Amino acid sequence: MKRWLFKSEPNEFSIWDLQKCKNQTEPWDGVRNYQARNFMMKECQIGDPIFFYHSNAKPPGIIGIAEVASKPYADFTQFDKKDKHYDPKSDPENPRWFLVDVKFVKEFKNVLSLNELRDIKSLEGMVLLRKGSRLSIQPVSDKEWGIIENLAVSK
DNA sequence: GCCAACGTTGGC
DNA sequence: GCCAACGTTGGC
Repeated sequence: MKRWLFKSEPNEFSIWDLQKCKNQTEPWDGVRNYQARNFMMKECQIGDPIFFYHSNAKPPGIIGIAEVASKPYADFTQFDKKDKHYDPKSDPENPRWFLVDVKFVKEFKNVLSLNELRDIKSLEGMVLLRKGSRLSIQPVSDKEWGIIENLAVSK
């Protein structure tokens, strides 16, 4: 089992939106970055825990927990001409973009802001906190997960 | 709204 | 295969 952090802009799709979805589950569509895609396509397993991160939020930070809820399958938005993630170069016989479904688990009482996370010495080196890091799907180590979860509980 | 950092595209 | 131009992400 691996652990993850998924980023989303709350004005696009927030953890509260996920909570309101049918079965509190929704496809994580729209990822158009190969590294992020590869994580979903090749490494995500059903049941893997996910930190739900709100980017472009006030403040940006980890807001709760979700989990991987499906095997990878082709992202349907790549074939939808009206979708803003439409990709004319993707061949339906050999789709370029994949996704997994994500299920709501819980919301933290308080968001753990990016600033707070940066202040924690033991989280140095976390992908999220690396300079220039903008990967929207990233692995989280067991150690990092533990530190952050404890923080969320104690806050 | 700005802009730094990064990713992608496409001409050569 | 290089790299300039362009597009995107995401904090501030």
